[in-house]
Amino acid sequence: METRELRYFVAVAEELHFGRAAQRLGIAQPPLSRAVAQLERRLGVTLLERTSRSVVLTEAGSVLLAEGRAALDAVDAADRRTRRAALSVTGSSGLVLVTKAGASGELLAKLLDAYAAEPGAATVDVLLCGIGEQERMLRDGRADVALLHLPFDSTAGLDTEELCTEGQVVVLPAGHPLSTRSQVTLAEITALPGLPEPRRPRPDGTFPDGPGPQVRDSAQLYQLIALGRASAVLPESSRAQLNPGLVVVPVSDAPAVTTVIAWPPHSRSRALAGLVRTATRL
Amino acid sequence: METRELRYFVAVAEELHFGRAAQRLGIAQPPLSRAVAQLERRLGVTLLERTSRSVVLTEAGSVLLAEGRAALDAVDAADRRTRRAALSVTGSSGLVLVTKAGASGELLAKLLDAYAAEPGAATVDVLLCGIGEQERMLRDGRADVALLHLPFDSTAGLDTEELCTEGQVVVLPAGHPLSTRSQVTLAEITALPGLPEPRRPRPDGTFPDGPGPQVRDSAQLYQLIALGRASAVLPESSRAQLNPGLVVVPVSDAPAVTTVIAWPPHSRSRALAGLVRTATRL
DNA sequence: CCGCATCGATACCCGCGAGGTATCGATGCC
DNA sequence: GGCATCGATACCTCGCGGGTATCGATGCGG
Repeated sequence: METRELRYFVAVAEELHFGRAAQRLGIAQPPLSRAVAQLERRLGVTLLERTSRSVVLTEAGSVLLAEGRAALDAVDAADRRTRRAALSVTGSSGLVLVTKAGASGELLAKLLDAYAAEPGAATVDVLLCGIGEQERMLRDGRADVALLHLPFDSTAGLDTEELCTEGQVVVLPAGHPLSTRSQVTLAEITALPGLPEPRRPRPDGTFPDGPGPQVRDSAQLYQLIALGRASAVLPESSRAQLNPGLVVVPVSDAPAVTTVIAWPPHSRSRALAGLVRTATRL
Repeated sequence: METRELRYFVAVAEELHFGRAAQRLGIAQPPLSRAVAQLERRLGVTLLERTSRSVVLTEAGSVLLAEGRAALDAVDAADRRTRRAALSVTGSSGLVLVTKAGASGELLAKLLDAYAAEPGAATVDVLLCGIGEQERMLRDGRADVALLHLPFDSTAGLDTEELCTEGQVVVLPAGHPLSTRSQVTLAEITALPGLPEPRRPRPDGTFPDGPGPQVRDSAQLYQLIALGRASAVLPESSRAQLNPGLVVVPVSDAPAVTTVIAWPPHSRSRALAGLVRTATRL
C-alpha cells in the first residue's frame, strides 16, 4: 500500500464525494476513482459503497480511514523529524516542545532554564497550540515533546512522566459575590446565574452546543471573565498570570490536575532524554 | 514520501550494503541506488555516507530509520486490519489477542469465557508469542489487543487497563534445600550455587551473555528447573500450570507483577471496547 | 413523464519514472 | 599492479499515474 493511495482514500473517505476529494488533492476525478478502485482490488476489500448519488464507507472502509490517518501521520512525522535532524548540528538536534497556550507557564519557564543550564543541552523551540492539538503535533512530527494536563488531555499512545499535581481554582470577576469566599464547590459555580462555563473548541474546530460564549484562547477567556460574562475553573498555576480585575477562589471538589511531560514512544534521542530527565528532577 | 521509498531506505539502512538490500527487496542494485538518492534529494538531507567500501548512517539517517520503521509498521497495520475487518461479518469483526506463552493462563481463560458470554461478542483468536514481541504485534496490526505484564513488558505507545497485581514466587526443583521454606528473598536466590537465572532472548533474538542456560519458552524452562539446572522467579499465577517435581516458594522482596490489557490507542472498534470492558469487570 | 443536472465510471492518450542491463570509477587487498 | 568489490552512471523500455472526453445512472423540477 503506497502513501499516495492512502492519501487518496482518506480524502475520499472524509469528503464522501469523489469530485470534492479530487479538487482537494489537486488532481482530476477519474484518476482518483481509478486509484481507489485499484486500492480496493489490491486489498481485496470493498471500502466504499457508491451510487451516482451517494458514497458511504463500509465497515472495512472505516477501519482503513482510522488506521490510514495514523499511518499517514507516522509518515509525516518521519519526514519532518528527518529534515529537522539534518539541519540541526550533529548531536545537539533541536527539540520542539508544544503545550497549550496559557498553561503551566511557570513550570515551563523553570524547565527551560534548568535544561539550558545542562551541559550539551539542545535548543528547545516552544510551540503553543490550541486545546487538544498537542497529541496530533507529537504524532505527525511537528513537535517532539509536550506538556499535557490530565485529565483534560489524552496521553494515548505516548510515553509520559508525571511532573506535578495541583488543585483547581475558579476565576471570577473582582467583586463577584463568591469572590470573597475562601473556597467554593463545583455545584455552587454551575448554579451561578449569568456566569456560564465558556465553550472551548473541539479537536475538529467546531464548538459544542449550549449556553456560554465561545472561547479560543486564554486572552479571550480572561477578558470575558473581567466583563462578567463567564467564569472558568482552571489549575492553580493560572494564578501566576492573572489579569488585574480577576480573582481566584479554590474549588474544593474539582479533580486535581496533573501536569505530565509526554513524547512519542519510539523516539530515543539524547536531547529528548536529557530534557525529560531535567523535567523529572524539578 | 512514498512507502516504497521508505522500504528501500530501511532495507539499505539495515543492511548497510546496497547489493544485499537490493537482493532482499527483489530488485536490481542500480534502481535502489537511484531511489535512495532521490529520497535524499527530495528531503534535502544526506541519509548515508557512502564510499565504494562502506555505507554508514548519518544522524538524520538514524532518525529516518527509527521513524520509518514506525511508519511502515503503521501502514502494515492499516493493511492487515482492513483486510481482517472485511472478511469478518459486519459488526462482529474478530479480534486477535496476543500474550506471552505460559503466562496468565487462568486469567486469559476466565476473560475469554466471560467475553464469549456477552451478547454480540466477536470471535477472539489467541496468538501466543515470545517475550517482548507483543508490542510489535500490536503496532503492525497482527494483533488487536494484548495481555502484558509490568514491569517486564513495555506499554509505550499503548492504551492500557490494569487487570490484576500479584506477587512473585521462585520455582525450584522438589527437594531443593530452599523448597521447604515459607518464603525467601531475592538475595538468597541469586546466591544459590549451581542454580543460575536462565537467559531469555532479547527482542532481536539474541541472548545476553552470562552464566545460565538459554531458554526460549516456559516448557524448556520448567524442564531445566526439574533437572536442577536453573531456577526462575515468576508471577504467582504460574503455580496453576506447574509440572510435578517443581515447587514454588513466595519471594518476599520481588516487585509485584501487574497484568494489563493493552491495545493501540487509535483503535475504537465495538468488539475491542467490549472485550476491554469485560476484562476490567473480572 | 420527460428533460436536465449531478456524479461516478469508462475509454483513450500521453509522458514520467520505476526497473532492467551494461558499464564505469573508486578502493581495499593479495 | 592486477583484481575483486561495490556504488554510481548511462541508457533503454514499458507500466502506470494523470489528463480530457464521454458515458450511464439517478434524483429532481416543470
